[in-house]
Amino acid sequence: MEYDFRKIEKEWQAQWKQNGAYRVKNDFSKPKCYVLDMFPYPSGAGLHVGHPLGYIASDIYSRYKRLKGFNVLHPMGYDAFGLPAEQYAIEHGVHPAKSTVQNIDTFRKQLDNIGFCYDWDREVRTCEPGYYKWTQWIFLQLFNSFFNRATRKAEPISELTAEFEKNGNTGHACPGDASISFTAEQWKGYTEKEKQDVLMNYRLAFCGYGEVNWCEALGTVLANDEVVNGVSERGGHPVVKKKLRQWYLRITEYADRLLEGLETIEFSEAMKEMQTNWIGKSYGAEIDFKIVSGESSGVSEQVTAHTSPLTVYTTRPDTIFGVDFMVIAPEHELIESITTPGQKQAVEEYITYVKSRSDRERQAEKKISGCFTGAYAVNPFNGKQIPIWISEYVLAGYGTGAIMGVPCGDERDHKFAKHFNIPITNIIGEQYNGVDANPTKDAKLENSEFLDGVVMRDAIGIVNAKLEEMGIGKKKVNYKMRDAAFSRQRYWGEPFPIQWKNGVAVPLNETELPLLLPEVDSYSPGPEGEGPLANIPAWVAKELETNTMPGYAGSSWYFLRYMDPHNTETFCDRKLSDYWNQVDLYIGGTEHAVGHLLYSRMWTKVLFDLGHIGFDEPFRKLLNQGMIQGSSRFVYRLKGTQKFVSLGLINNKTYELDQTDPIRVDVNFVDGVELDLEAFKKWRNGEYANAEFILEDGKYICGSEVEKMSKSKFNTVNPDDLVDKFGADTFRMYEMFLGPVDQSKPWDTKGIEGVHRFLKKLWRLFFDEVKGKIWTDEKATAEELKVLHRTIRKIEEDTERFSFNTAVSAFMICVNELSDLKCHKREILEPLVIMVTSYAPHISEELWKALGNENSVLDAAFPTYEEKYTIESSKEYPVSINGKVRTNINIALDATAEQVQEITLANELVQKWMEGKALKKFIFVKGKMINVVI
RNA sequence: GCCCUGGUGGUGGAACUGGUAGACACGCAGGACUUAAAAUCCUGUUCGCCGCAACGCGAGUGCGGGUUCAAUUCCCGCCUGGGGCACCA
Repeated sequence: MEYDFRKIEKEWQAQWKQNGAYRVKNDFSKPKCYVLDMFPYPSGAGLHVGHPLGYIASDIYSRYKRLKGFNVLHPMGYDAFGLPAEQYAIEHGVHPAKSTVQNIDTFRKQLDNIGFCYDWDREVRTCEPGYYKWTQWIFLQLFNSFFNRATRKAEPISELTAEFEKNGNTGHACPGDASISFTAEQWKGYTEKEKQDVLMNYRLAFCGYGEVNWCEALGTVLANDEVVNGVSERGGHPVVKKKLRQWYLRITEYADRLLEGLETIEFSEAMKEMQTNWIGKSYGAEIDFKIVSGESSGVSEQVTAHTSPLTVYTTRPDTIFGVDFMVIAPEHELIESITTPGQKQAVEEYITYVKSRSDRERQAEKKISGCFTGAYAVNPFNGKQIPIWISEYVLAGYGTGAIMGVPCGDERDHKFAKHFNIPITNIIGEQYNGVDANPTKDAKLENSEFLDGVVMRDAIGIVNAKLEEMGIGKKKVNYKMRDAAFSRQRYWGEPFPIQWKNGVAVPLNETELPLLLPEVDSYSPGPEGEGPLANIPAWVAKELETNTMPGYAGSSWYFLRYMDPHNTETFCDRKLSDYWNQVDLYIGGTEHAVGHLLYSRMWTKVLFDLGHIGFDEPFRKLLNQGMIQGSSRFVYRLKGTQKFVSLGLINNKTYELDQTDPIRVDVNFVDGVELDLEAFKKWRNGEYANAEFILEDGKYICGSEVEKMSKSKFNTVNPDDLVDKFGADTFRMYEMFLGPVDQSKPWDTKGIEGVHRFLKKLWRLFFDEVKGKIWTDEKATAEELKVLHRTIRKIEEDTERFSFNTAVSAFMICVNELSDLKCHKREILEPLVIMVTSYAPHISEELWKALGNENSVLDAAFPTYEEKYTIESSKEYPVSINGKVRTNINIALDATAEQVQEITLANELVQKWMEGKALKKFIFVKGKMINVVI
């Protein structure tokens, strides 16, 4: 009997589907385990081998937990709103809903091929009204809430208005605009519009104005990565900043909770660090500097004082005497009023230049640029006049959009000063070498008047106190994180359940949800950068919001919907969210480190605060999967010919690389690096049918390069092909065998044979080609039990710590050893099959049934490790002389240190190496090693 | 530029808390079975040197230093691949 994986896999998949083997019941009597994959965006390209890496890992873990007796929720769905479908619609006129459904069908077929244990009855699609009704509902929760800084949680906005009626806003500083302040009397006197404008500054979902990348020629807003060097990626049209009305989520109010929450969840240290840095909490001070505008004209200087001060944010107020210049963002509102006539033109030119630059370009730019405004700030402590510059490296959105430049203590300031020949004041004496800035906090201050001799670290508090005393500054906690832009001028997203009445945003009634996304004739942008919904007269007539929600809206709460996917009364029944609770294991890529993961954490906290769920962190444990990269293959065409040169002939300089055009070829007809000439000639409808080849050793060898796996690079490998050739079980195990699940690596199909051979070898423990079934009910030997129990321990350990690659190799070792022992005993094989189940379910179910079991192996009990079978009495100790291993000595494990030393020193080889020299030190680590130091 | 992360044989990787570097596979080489092939099995395979041989010597985990009886593992400096940087998902 041969291992006929095609037949086995097809039969069992049908069987499992038929009897609902993966249907999950809300069985509260069992311990639960929630294992979740980050759901995919169903792109038109379908699944490539990179996608299933995490899915296989989570599938193995889910099945493992099921064998361990848990009720496992393991669902899958689709993040189905998104830009690509809309772009496709613009180009091909196909409605995004239609292309999305088609793509989902493709994804589903591909996923089914691999034999996942998803409960498809719980599938969610974020673009379906039954789902986005609740996305809209949660938006209304956000809209109707504010963050109470006293209780540190979200509360209904109605409680805030009640409070305003009584005490004005004295107890609730306004997060949106700190200058807003009113008494109860004033509040009561406000018009409805005025009240709503105030409340907008408190709401967790609020409307404001923000800058976007505006492309006039395309009439649309572009993402940062659609903008290259100031022009649109498509078409190369100019892109400028434009202010548009936008929705935002007030995530900054949750900054501290998001930071604190990190301590309660198991994310990698790297991930926590990234989120911490993103939130970017810093302690510093805001300092007001008086401004004077001066036109230096020879001897006399005409100076005019300016009314509003320049407020800077700094984390280092201790360096106040080292300030040699100020830098303000090119968007800073003071620029217009402080720029001197002489500098006006230069400033305007500089601002025009900056407008064409993205934030990222501005920060990444190595070349220093800037422009003097002509104005000076006055150091409040010593009256020194400090020139005010504009530079692109200061961003308007961070702090106050203005910094004080301290060149001796900050590298970027230092380069700026050197570049513009601004004299540098040294306030740290020898600690500054004149060449590089020194950001130390431990130096003693010099040239700092009342701070001279004070250690910088201690000076911070002194300066802060002084600033507050003088009324020109205050301590300030600052966050790098900004409120999250929550609207897009696009079609394919959730409509906002908002109507605009006389400039006031009025939420729809809950009973009016879902507000359905209407049909449109054209997916092109609306007037003035508005979304396509602005093109629909009926929509506009109802005064409905024309923006739609961004991609991350639906994904911010989907893990809750899986618990109760068909509920039409509520987004998720509280009883069910109490049972299923947090996601126990969440698997996905690091690319979501600061986007999706922060937003969903915030939404969870809001829903918790408002009492809709009982936990405030969504993901108890996060496992990041590495990215599978493509390995592209190149052929080298001699310029202007149809002749292709093999790589070796370029490497040995028979031909030069720059004589050729390197062309990517489809990796699927390259075996390793050897090109299949016939397949290449037939490729792309015979585009290369007339190709001639200059071979080496009768072969054409391709060049290779590791890059992102993508259709356009012809380096994608489709899992379907591999499943067809080797089977799902082989494919699953091979993906795991490739390496640690959290590490990125290029895909290489070559090694898959090894895993396939392993499964065949496993099969042959049960069946012989000629004799058929060969397993027996004989009693297992001690040796065989040792092999089994070592494997149980290893598989359990490795699966628990997500080390799936070493688990696969442990299976290989086990099967190799059992084959060597010619062990065909049920007592050994049956537990082995149960263990293999989570990794290779199809073959396991088949072998399980062959052993005569009636029930499914999916619900078998994971074997229990028993130490008594694996205990060793002695160990082959490696013996080092001065750290170099020279020999091995077998010593009983219960030998004492003295005995070990005696045995070791008596050893002939050890004596030879010691050459009669005296023993300096004897190191013995029980169960590990021996080191003799001489 | 900033933040995070990786770098070990020809290849993917193993070494879990500082304790035998290269498990397990791929590939390659040689052999067995076979008329032949496929399949399967066996042997070898980090590099260099000496050698009939090895249970022989030396080097070796991106590079350069350091700590230690002992470093792939800890520390400092550098080189380099990947991810993210707020409208791709």
